[in-house]
Amino acid sequence: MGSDHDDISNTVLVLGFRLFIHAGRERERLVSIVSRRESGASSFSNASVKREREMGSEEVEIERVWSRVSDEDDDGANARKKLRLNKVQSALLEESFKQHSTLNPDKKWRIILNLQKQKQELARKLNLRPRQVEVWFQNRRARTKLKQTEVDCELLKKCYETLTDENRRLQKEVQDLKALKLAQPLYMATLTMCPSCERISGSGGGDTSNSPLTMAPKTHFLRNPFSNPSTAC
DNA sequence: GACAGTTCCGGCATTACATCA
DNA sequence: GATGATGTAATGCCGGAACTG
Repeated sequence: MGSDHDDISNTVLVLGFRLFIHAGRERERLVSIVSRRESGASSFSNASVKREREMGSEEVEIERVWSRVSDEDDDGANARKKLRLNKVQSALLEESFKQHSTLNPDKKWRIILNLQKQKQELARKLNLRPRQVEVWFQNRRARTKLKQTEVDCELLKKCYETLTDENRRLQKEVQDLKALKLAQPLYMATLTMCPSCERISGSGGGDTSNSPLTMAPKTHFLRNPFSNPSTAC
């Protein structure tokens, strides 16, 4: 009774309880640590313990988590206070985001350099908690993606309008053609159709001026698209 | 080498709060 | 001052990657 170990365990248990109420994600981590302490780490892999030691002691970790929780408790009740980043903080985060939209693009690099260095550094500069930096980056990526989606949407809309116009034009062309066919059945016999785009063109040789079937008013249909690269599809 | 367990992080949907018209 | 719209910080959950035994 009253040993250092017990005191620490009790403290950690209290922290664990508060965390259960407030700290969502961090809750899992602290509870894990508490469990580890209570079980003498026997239920955890040596690898985890080893990594923990490399990153820093459990006390340091708990201290870090606790600082977050206590920050959240500054105003007493369980209120979810929402801070507003000031201009300097936003600017620095934006600047950092421009360089890397993710805090640690390369996971191997991250592990080698002892985890979250970048995030910690930013947090320190901005006087924020690392978790806040992390959240800001997540939300920023979401905003970027949303904006890009809006741009893409606009693009598709314009594309749709263009295609609709083209479709309307082609429909009219077909109607004109049908009308022409009814008026001059023989004329159609000399028309050819592009196999890929199904546009109608004049008779094979390109020069239709000598053809007895040439119809001056409908020059659009008489032009042979296959002899003109700019109009061929 | 395959596999299970652990840890961490990013993506995403959602909530909650602050600000403004 | 009340209210709805908007912006965004924060939360919770899930899946994937990396690592270890």
